[in-house]
Amino acid sequence: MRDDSDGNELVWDRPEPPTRPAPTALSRSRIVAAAIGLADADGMDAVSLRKVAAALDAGPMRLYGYVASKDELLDLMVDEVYGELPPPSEPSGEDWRAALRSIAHRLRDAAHRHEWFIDLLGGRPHVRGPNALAFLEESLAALDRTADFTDVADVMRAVRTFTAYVTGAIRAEVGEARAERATGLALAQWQRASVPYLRRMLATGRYPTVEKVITHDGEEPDADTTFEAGLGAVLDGIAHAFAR
Amino acid sequence: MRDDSDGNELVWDRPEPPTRPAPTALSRSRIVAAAIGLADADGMDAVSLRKVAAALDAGPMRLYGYVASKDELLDLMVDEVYGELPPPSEPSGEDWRAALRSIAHRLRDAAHRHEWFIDLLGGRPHVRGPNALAFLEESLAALDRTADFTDVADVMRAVRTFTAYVTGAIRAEVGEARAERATGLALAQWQRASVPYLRRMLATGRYPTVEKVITHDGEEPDADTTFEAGLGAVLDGIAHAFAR
DNA sequence: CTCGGATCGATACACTGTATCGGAACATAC
DNA sequence: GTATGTTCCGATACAGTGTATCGATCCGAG
Repeated sequence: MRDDSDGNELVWDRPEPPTRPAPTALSRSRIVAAAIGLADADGMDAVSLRKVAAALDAGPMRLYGYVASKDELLDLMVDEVYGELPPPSEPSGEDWRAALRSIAHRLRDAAHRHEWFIDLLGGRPHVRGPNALAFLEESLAALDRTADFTDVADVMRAVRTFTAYVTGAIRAEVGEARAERATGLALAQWQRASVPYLRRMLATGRYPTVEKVITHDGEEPDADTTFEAGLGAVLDGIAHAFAR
Repeated sequence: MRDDSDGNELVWDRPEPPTRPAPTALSRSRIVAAAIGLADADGMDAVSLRKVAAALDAGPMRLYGYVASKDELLDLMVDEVYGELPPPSEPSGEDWRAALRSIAHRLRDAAHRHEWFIDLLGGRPHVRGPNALAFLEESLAALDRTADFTDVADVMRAVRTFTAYVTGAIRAEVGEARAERATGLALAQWQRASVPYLRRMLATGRYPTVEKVITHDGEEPDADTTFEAGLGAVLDGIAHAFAR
């Protein structure tokens, strides 16, 4: 038995096996890339060890040489997406709001490119890979380097609040996008109360405010501006509550 | 073929089958209750149609008379939790912050009682059952009835922002709780950088701010006050951005 | 009492993640 | 070059999943 006395060993603790002259050269990153490809194309349900292996012309068990379990593969996928995020465009110095805005948008863009990403984020015990750590570092540093934030505890609180909003909002967006795609009905159509179930519910009179909001006219703001509006509000709140 | 021309039929569209003199009387709510019991006790992985059925002394296929698919069962579980939420303690009138705070805490309490709840929230196409609708109604009404909010579009924006934060924060909390339970390490121990993986990462020097935050001393605020602090900030932001 | 139609649930199927372990492929020793 | 020791690959197997199918069964109508 190998020394696995550290019960909390992480993926990133183990080296890849040496690239021996295998049938076809495999690697952790090729496996992760294949898995991401499948997830992007056909959703998370399409990511099974068998399918990932098949995409690499390998038997299912081949993968266990590089990855200890499916959960570990999922962790690696998440960290890979963090790694894809473009670096901050320019050191934004004292303007922490601009920095956080940039961070939020880069994460959101990635989450839209990989819709499964947001599902995996909070679900598993959430171990922080190197790229996720780098992402956290960027968020923390954006505040810590400014004169507005002098207490590290406040920096932490601010980043937690920020992250909670961003992930929550992205999740809601992605959920709505999926619902639209699944039902074929844009939210606008729900709004006109054309869905029989919803109409019947509203007819009970138990949801007057929902009805009012849903049937009010005025063009729907798109997802971008909705996200932006909420983000602005949250940054305002953070400024008031935690800064200076 | 029955009339299912409405391709978007929901669970709540179909009546329960009449309670015929079956071996043991089954019902949608008994099934949902059993599923929730399993999920609470042993996590979401323990919720399989076979196990739920077994808990009710029935064969797996019995359930399909009451529920069209497992996904539908999950939808019903979610709505059931919404239904468990205690009603607002008192009509809080003009004080929308108090109302939203109350809503947030009731949801958070429920999510802690049923840790699986938050996982299911954003995942599926997220169809709104009667109880979820009632919850949405309460949130919207809390703002709409005040003088601070005159534009329904602002009410909508405010509620979306609020919900995004609350769900995101709960998800983060639950994820941390799970991680603690899985690794046996409280966050405090991570903070002392006692985990070898983390220590090695920090030793690279690439995460100076993370290191600073993690190793600073000062007692950890508990989850309650962290949630509350973030919530306060977000409500502040909402007041500034969308109210009056 | 007989028959027709509805309904229930045992069986079956395709698929999942992963433990096991026979055998092949490699490195070493002579 | 051969024999031996060792490692590691991956085919097979297993227990579990969600659900389609359809024969057996039971109920009510005539």
